[in-house]
Amino acid sequence: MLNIYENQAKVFKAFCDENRLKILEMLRGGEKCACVLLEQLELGQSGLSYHMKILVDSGIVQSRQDGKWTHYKINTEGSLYAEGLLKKLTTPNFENIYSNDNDNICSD
Amino acid sequence: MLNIYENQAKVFKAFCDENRLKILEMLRGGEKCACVLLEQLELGQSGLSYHMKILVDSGIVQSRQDGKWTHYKINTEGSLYAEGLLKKLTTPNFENIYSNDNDNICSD
DNA sequence: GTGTCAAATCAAAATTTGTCAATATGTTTT
DNA sequence: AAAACATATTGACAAATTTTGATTTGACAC
Repeated sequence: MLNIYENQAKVFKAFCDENRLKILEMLRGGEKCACVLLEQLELGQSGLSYHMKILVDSGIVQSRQDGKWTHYKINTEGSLYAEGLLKKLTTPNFENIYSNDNDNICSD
Repeated sequence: MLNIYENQAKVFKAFCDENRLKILEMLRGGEKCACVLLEQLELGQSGLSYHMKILVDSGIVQSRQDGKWTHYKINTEGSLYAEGLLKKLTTPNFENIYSNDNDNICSD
């Protein structure tokens, strides 16, 4: 069980690694099977599997099993969630406990 | 000089660490000086400085020097840029070189 | 069943990131 | 100029992440 900050961080981990950004770029062109991703990246099979797990766990990517192949695509729902979360995390909230409207102004 | 993927990753690093998420949460309540952030976090002075540098470099936070104090606040422009970038990175683009409309379908 | 192939898991090594203590820099005060 | 204070930088270490190779699991074909 992860705390709230760890759960939020997990979403953005998808975008914090060069290989994962390359994978997302490829998936923007449509669903791809692991074999196709593998041949475009300078990564071994287990390395790709490692990154795909992080992408799926972040909610940004969705996987579909088809016999012995796994196909991946961008998860629209998860992406919208990430977008909303990013907006929330950067939007002023003068109701929160750290609001300057309460009494947290640096006294100097 | 960073490549395009490293530059994109840099933006989202702001959201990938528990302490940085806590700092952003505090800054949502308005501009804070480092001394105020420091007393709320379980971090030493140099640790806070380390994270503030990452936040500023990501474009999500803006700093303002006032004598010997440094004040930090959320950078609206940088936040909107991050939001747009996230949207771009997760939006289908059938014009790109990996588009299935060209010829990258897994042949199996 | 056995053999083959795709992908996941595991364990070890390599790399990166985060923390801490000490020191340096820059500003204000005296 | 010297002292005091806030923050930045540095280097050493610890912890987390990423890479790699070997092994395992699961699906299909024979």
